[in-house]
Amino acid sequence: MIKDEILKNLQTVLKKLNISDVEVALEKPANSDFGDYSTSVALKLIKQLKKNPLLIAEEIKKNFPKTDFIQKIDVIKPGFVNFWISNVQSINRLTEIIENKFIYPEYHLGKNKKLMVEFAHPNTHKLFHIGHLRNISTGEALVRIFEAVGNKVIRGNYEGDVGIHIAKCLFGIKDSKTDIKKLKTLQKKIEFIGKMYSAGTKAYEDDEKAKQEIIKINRMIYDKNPEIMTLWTETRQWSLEYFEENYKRFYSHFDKLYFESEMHQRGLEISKEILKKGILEKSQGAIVFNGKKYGLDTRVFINSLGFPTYEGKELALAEKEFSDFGELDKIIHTVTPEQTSFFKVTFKVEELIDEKKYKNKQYHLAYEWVKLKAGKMSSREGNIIEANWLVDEVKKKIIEKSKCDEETAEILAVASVKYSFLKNGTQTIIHFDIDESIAVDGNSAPYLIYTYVRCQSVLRKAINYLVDGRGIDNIILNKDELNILRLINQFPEIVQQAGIQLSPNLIANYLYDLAQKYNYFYQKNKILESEKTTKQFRLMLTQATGKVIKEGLYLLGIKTVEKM
RNA sequence: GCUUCCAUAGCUUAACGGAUAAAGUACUGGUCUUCGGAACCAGUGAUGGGGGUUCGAUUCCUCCUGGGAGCACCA
Repeated sequence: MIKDEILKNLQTVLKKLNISDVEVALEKPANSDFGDYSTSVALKLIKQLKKNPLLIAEEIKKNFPKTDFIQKIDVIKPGFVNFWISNVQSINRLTEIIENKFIYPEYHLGKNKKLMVEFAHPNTHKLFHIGHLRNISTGEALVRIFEAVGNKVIRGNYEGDVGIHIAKCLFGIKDSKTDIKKLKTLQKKIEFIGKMYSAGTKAYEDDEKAKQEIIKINRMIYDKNPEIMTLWTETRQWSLEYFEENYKRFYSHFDKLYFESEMHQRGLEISKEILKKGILEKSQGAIVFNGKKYGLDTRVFINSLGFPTYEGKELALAEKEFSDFGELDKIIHTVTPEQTSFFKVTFKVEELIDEKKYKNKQYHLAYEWVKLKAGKMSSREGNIIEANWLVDEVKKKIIEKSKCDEETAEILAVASVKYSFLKNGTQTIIHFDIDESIAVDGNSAPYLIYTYVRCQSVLRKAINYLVDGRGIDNIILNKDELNILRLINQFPEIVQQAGIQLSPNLIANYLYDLAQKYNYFYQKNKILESEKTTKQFRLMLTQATGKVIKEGLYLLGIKTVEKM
């Protein structure tokens, strides 16, 4: 990496000037007039050296070793030192990318180079809504990014298949006396359990007798009572098939599905074991973790009826996740922020159980909600936006707008929706409005894909033209070309940053920037009708832009099309 | 009450402590007899308030105001 080279040289220079104890960082200046990389180290040294920062910067410049990858070094205003990468170096990188060599700097979370991203976690008997879609988009992107920077990544998914919400649904079914054998298509089945869940929820609130019955059903599910198991197993299976369809539609899959129903027994055992060890304690008939001594909340692990809570079951889950795939560096839990307290507590308890095994090995990535502008999404009020429904709506919008074929529209629709989530930071609450939120103009997936398609179209017309970087080292680049070249060179570092910061949106923003710069360049400069060497170089830029867009979108879990 | 997250242009969002705070959208006006107009250009418009740290603060600390979320037997 060129960046590392510059840093290394900078350190050497500082050592030579007898300066230590200062943080050296390289930045990518937002304004391209300030070079490819920039350092403010001279400014940071003002106090230590009691000198004019411009003089310090000049010293650094003077002592910086002559290398072939630096074209020039500038010292600017308060005391920035700006580095300009040589064209030869940049064009080499361009050639690599054209040959499909994406070389990313490595980033690991531990010596095993192996981690699990746990995401999706829908609950059976419920709809897969746009919140799940944001989750799956984020999780899948993180998986691909971590793979790119040199990790083995396991996709984990913890699905809730027990609990009161399911009892409500099953009560609804029993109460409706529907013959479920008559439901033939998966679509019908899913719609049916959705309705039954609403009915059960309503009954739970309005009818005390129904409420007691639901509580009984809930217990029967935990006890694996055969009387309810047939219905539970059947309807659960519907949900699982429905989820699989969703995963497939959104280009994801899982190495391992964990189920809450499987964690019940072991969760109980572990909780009881650690009660003896004094990690948990009895309180008002329940078994709890007293978080006060650690500045955490107190939370229940076994309730007063003797059932493990979500917390209790989490202990069993952690045990399984950390043993199923050998030693992991980290498990990243992609879960909404309301669970922050829950994770702080369970992480602490796990650490107390086995410090070596669990301490600092888990991270709660608190990605935010998708909220409706009109109000909160809640199944009780029946204003849940189903992921499939939304994508279908966007698909219609796309077909109406462009008259493209079904297959293309599907890819563009999925791309639009996923991208509209991913371009935001994970911590941003998305205020969703069906008419405005899924953009197909501006900063949107179709814009990026359009740019990709445009690149491909130009390349198709450039027949009989070998794209090769050799022999054009001395070309003088205009500003438009330089902007693109520079961005393309930055791509691997951006991907690494996205991993370090757990922020797929860095890649999204980068791609948008690249597409904008390319379109601007395209508008102002002729490609196919320019002079030979220029033409060759511009075709290289075009090809590399296309490849980077495609690769970047791949890392975001988004497909491209060749024509649209 | 305690904990935690958030506050940037009319709206939706960007910005590793750095240089002129960046886009989309909306609005106004323009470009092209096209290598794909789902394009490009120009204009209008923003860091909630007060202190502090720093050569430098949207970013870090503190207080205030206003929102979201969590705080024992739900998941």
